[in-house]
Amino acid sequence: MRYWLFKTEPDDISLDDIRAAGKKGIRWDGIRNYQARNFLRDQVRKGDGVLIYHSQCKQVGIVGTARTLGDSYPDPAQFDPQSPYFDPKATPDSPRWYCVDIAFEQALPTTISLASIKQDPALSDMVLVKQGRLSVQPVTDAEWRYLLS
DNA sequence: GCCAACGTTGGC
DNA sequence: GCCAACGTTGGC
Repeated sequence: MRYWLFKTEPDDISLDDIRAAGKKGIRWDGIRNYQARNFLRDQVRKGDGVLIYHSQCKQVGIVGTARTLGDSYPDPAQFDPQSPYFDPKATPDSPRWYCVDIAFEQALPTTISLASIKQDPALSDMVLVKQGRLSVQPVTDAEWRYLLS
């Protein structure tokens, strides 16, 4: 059981969209960054906890949590020529990109802003603080508990 | 098997 | 919309 932080642009998929999908959840796909892919492919498994983070918007920060519904699996969009996520170099025998299904768990009463996370000494080791531009990243047990308390 | 070039990301 | 950081790619 691991914990993660997933970034999303709310104009694309927001926490409300995840909530609206209900128990069957939504497919978290379209990840086309290798570092994020590696975490997704190698370590994201059923039942992991996910912090949902809104990026590229007015209020950047953590807005809620979700839960993975299964292990990660090859992203079908990479094989679909009609999809914007199509990758001609990917084959079913040798998939390049991965995705996972997640379901809404809770909305936080207030957004935990990136600015406040950066200011908090207890969170100074978060990947979010130490490395930007990573849309799937690990969160420690301690960070998870601290952020949700 | 080195390493420059590339594509993606995301705060500002 | 700039541009810095990252992992991968591919020519040599």
